[in-house]
Amino acid sequence: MQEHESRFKTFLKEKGLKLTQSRYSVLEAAFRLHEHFDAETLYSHIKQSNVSLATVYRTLPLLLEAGLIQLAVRSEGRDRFEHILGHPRHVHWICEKCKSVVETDLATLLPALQREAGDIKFDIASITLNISGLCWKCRNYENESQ
Amino acid sequence: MQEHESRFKTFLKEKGLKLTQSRYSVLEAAFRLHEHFDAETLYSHIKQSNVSLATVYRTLPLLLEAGLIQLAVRSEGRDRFEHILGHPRHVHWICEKCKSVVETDLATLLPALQREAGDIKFDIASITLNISGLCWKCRNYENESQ
DNA sequence: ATCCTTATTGAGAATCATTTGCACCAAACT
DNA sequence: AGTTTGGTGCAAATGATTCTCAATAAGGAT
Repeated sequence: MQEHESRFKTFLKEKGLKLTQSRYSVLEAAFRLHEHFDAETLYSHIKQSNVSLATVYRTLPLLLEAGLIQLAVRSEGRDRFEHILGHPRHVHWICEKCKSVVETDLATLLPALQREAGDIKFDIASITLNISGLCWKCRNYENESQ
Repeated sequence: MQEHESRFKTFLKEKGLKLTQSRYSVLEAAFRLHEHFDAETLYSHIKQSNVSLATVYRTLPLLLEAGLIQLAVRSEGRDRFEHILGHPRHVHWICEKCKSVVETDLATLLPALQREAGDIKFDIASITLNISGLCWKCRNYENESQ
């Protein structure tokens, strides 16, 4: 059994919740997708197995609480998630113009954050470091067009 | 004239937009409030001056684009903003249990981020570093109750 | 294996933050 | 002052997310 599966199973048992087919489908899809996904996208990948969109919405918070996924960005009115097992945590560089998202590693910043977490006695579940601005393409384009 | 006012004025002129009374009210309220605010809250602070909620919603993206405010967190289905002039950028420590938000300084992390921005030629407009987890109170409470 | 209790589900309706259309104003430039 | 062009309020529309509820399926106990 893969790590995400056993983790989810344990998490559900601890909470007295059941591991249903639908929840399993959502979990698998979340880990099959290797880009950011929103509820609708995830749904489109599993609707052939009769999972309803409502259930997708109901399962996402569970995966979140289990520390299996995290909110990557919110854009165009939708929440976009990403799974976070085996993935080094990363920084999202979000271009305000073309909406592109580039990722870089967060590793170099982690020690400082963990030190700070210790100071204020905070238990870190997930880290979201999003930086908005202009990517190099859009930046060049802006200069040209003046 | 305060910096946020002159900045907004310049921004609008560059875009061929007008500085109206309504926009001015929204701007002022955003800088008068010293906690996170959502559209509705900001609106409640200026509705005596006949600004409509729709205009608040229309002005917020302008302030965002002008680099005067940034999205602080999204919680309970609403976007919450904060102004970012004269304010050192900061980290938000969001407790998943009690929803409290504690802020700490981002200064120590900035150099590393700016170096990285240079590498990928990214023009930083705003930085959002949100960390979810459990604050010390809720963490203690969880341990006790087991 | 079958029963039984309780959580879960699909479907569609309901919510509610945010956006939009439109007819009437008001900046800002001449 | 006049004109152009954007801006505004209001109300209706949109669309992501949540909820209701009757029907179903886990999973522990027998």
